[in-house]
Parts: sequence; structure tokens; C-alpha cells
Amino acid sequence: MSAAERHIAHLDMDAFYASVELLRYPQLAGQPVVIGGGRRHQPEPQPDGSLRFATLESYVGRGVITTATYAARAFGLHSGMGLMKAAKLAPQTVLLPTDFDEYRRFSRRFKAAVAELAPVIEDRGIDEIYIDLSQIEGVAADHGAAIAAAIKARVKAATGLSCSIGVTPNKLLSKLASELDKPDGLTILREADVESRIWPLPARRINGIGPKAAARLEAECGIRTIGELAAAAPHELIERFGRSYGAWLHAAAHGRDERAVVTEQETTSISRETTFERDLHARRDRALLTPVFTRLCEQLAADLQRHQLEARTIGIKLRYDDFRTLTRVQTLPVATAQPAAIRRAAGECLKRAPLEQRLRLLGVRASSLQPAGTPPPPQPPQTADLFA
DNA sequence: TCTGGGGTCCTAGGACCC
DNA sequence: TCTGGGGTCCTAGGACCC
Repeated sequence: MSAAERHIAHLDMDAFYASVELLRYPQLAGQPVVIGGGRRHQPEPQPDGSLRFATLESYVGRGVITTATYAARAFGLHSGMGLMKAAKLAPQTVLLPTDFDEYRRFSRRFKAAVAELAPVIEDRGIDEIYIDLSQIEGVAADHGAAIAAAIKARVKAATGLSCSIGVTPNKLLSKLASELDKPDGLTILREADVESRIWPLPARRINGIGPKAAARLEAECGIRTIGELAAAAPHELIERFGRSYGAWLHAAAHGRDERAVVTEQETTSISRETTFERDLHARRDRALLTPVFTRLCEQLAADLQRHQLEARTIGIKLRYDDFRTLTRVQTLPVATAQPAAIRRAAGECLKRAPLEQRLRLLGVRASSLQPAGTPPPPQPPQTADLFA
């Protein structure tokens, strides 16, 4: 491993789901559009051949925005916001249903396009990747500017979509850099730029500082920006946030990150969950709940089988009407991908959960995964055997 | 009528074993 | 009938991310 400076890119597709939908419905370009909710608001063909799109004002339900176009963001709409709340802010916004199959197709397409130019890619979900450019010839000359521009052009040619790229010496800085010039941005940063370009940003922008940590930093330390975090005494961060997280906060604020670009990652869990249209009572609404529960288990089993995996641990997740979340898991003696075995184990978990309160969500999860057909480890002898 | 669905990683305590 | 330290497995919850 050379000690030479690394060149790591972070590529983020711009408003990905919404941009894919705009390819399908170009007449919506420039309009406020959000993606989200169920399947009930498909565009309806009109007698004159045009399409009639649903708008937020007619939405009823518990869905959230998964992606908003930049025009919709101008109204204050953003991903994660409840659609009912969004409807109050901008009722005329077009609402399109989520079509994950289509987004996955475009995801594969843009990643394949990048791989033609730079094959060392770390998947970070459907719409973003890290790319290690360090081995690309001539990258040091311009710190990755030319190859990043070429990647942007190749993605655009392959998908019709724009993306934003940050290139820096590490993943942490690249993730920050890719956001600095969105949409259709290209930002090159070196370590010497951290003070001027990164330190003014809110600490919350750092990948790994979420709402809780950001609130504590501000309330307990008066820290709002990354620069203020960088100036904090390491031992104080460690006292407040623990040895591991405190030390990481300090390093992150100084733009230090040694993590490698990881090209292969094993799945550690698979889950299925659903939020009910109205809160259900475990006993009184049992007739409604039971088939949903069984179907989640069947879907989970199918997911496992599709991935050729088996699970040793099966768990459930409940969300109560007050949004508290509870989990129960059970580890089985033998791994399974069978719907009946999963249903049985999940049923045992459910017996150990309090069910007085109404539920808004029910989920089933498989973990301790292993390849299908892995021979079971030798079992400890049964009591009966010892005295046989 | 606030708050989806799919993930990862970390912590912490108890059981059990050497 | 005290006193250990370390290791693994399991469970529950929480923070965070896309």
C-alpha cells in the first residue's frame, strides 16, 4: 500500500427518483413534483390523450415524500416529510407513486456506466456510490477533475440523468464535497481546503452526526459548525460522547478518515415491514392482522430464497400508536428460509411482546444469515443422550 | 391524522464456558 | 462458597443512513 494521497470520489444522483419519473413524464419538467405514498395515485389517461396527475391536496394517508424535485424543494418540501403536511404547504404539487423496480433499473445502469471508467466502486444504496480513483492513470495531475467530468458525462449519456460528484482524499470529505455544488456539481477538495470549505458547514452535515448528536453538540457544547467541532478539546468530546464516538467526532471535524472503498459487502439482515392505514389492536383487529403478519413472513421467505440465504435468527418489530418501537428476536437451532418456520418463530416472538396498545407498524426480520445449504454445526448432546 | 421501508453498526447486560 | 479475567453467543434498544 502506497502512502501517496488517495483520490476518492462520492457520486450522488440528483433528486434520483424524481429525475427518473421526469424522464417518463417530460411534461412535468420544472414543476414541483414529489414521489411517495402508495399505488393509488397513478396518472390517469384522459380522453384527449393527455395524462391527469394527482396532486398533494387529494392525498389521504400516512405516506412520506421519498424525493422532491428542486422546484418542490423551493416550497419547503423535502424527503421524509409526511405527505399530509406537504399538502398543506403546497397543495398543487404533483404526486407520483414510487416505482422501485424502475429506479433499480436506472441504478444498475448508472453504476455500470461508472464501472466502465472506474471499476473500484462501493455501493451505498440505490442512488449513490463511492469510487476509488487512486489507481487511474494521471489522476494525480488534476486531483481527479478530468476523470470525474468524464464519469458525469458517461452517466448522463447512459441514463439521461445528472449527478453530483465530490473528489477528495477520503470518503468523509467526498460525501461532503458532492453536496457543495448540487445539482450537476463537480467539486474537488484537498486537505488544505478543509478550513475554508468544510469548517463553515453545520456539524449535522457530517455523515454520522444525526439529529440527536447535533442537538447535543449544540445544547451541551454550543457547537453548531464543523469548525467549532474541530476547535473543541478532544478530551471533552470523549467525556461527553464516549471514547469511540468522541474521538471520531474530533477526527471527522478535521477531515480525517482512513476508511477504504469496500467493493463487496455481505448482507447481514433482510426485513419486511408495513405501516397500517389505521392503528390496529392486536386482539380486536386480529382478523385483519393475522393475514398481514403471515404475508410479511412469506415475503421475507421469498426474499431469502431469492438471495439463496437462510436465517438463524427471526425477529419482529412493532411500532405502537405513540411511535414507540419494540423488537423481539429468536435464534433457531437450524437456519431456515421456509415461510412456515419463519411464521412460527415470528409468532413466538409476538407472544413475548405487550399487545395492549394499538399498533401502527408490524415488521419481520431475518438475521444471522448464511448461504442456503450450509451444514448445521454439531449440536450439543441432548440430556437424554447423556444418560442413554 | 406529523413521522415509509429497507438497511448497518454500536452498546450493554446476562448466560455460559474455560 | 471467595476470588479472576476473557471469550462467545444471545437479546434489546438506539442512532444513523439512503
